[in-house]
Amino acid sequence: MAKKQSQKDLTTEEKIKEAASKVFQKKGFSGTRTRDIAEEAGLNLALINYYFRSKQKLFEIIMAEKLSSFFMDFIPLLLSEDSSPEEKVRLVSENYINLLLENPDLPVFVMSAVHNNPKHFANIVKGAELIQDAPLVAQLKKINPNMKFEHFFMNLMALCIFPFIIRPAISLISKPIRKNFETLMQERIELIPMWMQQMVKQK
Amino acid sequence: MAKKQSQKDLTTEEKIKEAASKVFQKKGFSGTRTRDIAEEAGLNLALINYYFRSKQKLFEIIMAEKLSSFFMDFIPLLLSEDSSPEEKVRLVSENYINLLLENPDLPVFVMSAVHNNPKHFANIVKGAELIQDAPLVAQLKKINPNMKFEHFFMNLMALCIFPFIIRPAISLISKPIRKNFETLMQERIELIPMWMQQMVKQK
DNA sequence: GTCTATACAAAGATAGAC
DNA sequence: GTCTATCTTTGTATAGAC
Repeated sequence: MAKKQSQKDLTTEEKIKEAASKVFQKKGFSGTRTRDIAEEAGLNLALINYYFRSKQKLFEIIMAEKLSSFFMDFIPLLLSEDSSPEEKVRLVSENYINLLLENPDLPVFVMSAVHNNPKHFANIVKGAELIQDAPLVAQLKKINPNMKFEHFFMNLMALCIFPFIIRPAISLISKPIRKNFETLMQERIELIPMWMQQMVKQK
Repeated sequence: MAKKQSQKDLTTEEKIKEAASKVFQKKGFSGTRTRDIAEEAGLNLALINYYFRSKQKLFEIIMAEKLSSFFMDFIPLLLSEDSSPEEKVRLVSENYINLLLENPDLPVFVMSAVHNNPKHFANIVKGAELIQDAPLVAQLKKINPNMKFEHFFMNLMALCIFPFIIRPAISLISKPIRKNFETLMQERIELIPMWMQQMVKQK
């Protein structure tokens, strides 16, 4: 009944996805050979084509899953009734930045995949519609009736995620600024809620 | 003497770069076949290999150029002595957003290229070092001695660029929010300077 | 020095045996 | 469901015409 199985006792299909996810994230789409995935999974090359129609399809399936959890995870946080806007923003920043610190390549990986195939965003639209009626929107409107919540959400995401996208640059520059990337992001966990609060109050 | 030539009177090398830039932006690196580029340029396939060593090299050269102008263009704006921080931020937002509205795929294109090959950022480091000593930093410190300028620059970039990265999602969602992407970005040209000003004042 | 035609090799996809 | 052998596409290299 349970699809979850212990370590080595995975379906062939799951083994492929596991291996593919690993190799894709390390080498990108074009850098990955289906032969690499087969080897990583300890399986025959042809099985990849048997279970998934093509390298592209396999990639898209993995993307859709990653993307889904990537955006969906924070929707419950925003939907909560009994926390203040400040608390919600703080929760989102903290959870996201910590999640991304553990998977720093995820944003670029996901974003470029989506760019090549926007339909991956299909699931996300539902999430966006949920947010429209979230208590948070009402709470924000109460603080500032002019608040434009589409900018609010976009800015919150931007401030959390964008640094990971330009991380290669930050690492290069981090010598002059004498701070490593992780430290910078830890600071932002504290700073983002404050910035967001200012934004809401304004105008 | 002038390397710039009119329309159809381009060097073979320039024709290839022109065509490649177009096709790469449309189809991404792996989606582009060297044969597509040759066809787009109206040239023989082998010329790509003759002028540039490989598809990869050609891609990197185009990337380096795009990236360079992408980040370098706004450094002079920040270096100016005789404008206020507010004016500088306003100029950067306006110029960038308008530039990107004309090349909306550029950010994802550049970002994923850089992600695959961080050395493309080499030129940018120089720019970052220039910024360290920019009058703007002094101006900001005067307003708020605690201002962390690395966050300031990162936030300014994030607020301008990030929306373009998630543009496919915004387009899907734009039905519920009844605004198209361009309108949203025009609003941001006005809003970003205000948000940034709040950030500087705070703490 | 430029360009055309063609050959070659790597890698994704598939047919068919088991 | 899995594997072997094969086909096809595509990046790369070369030989030779102009």
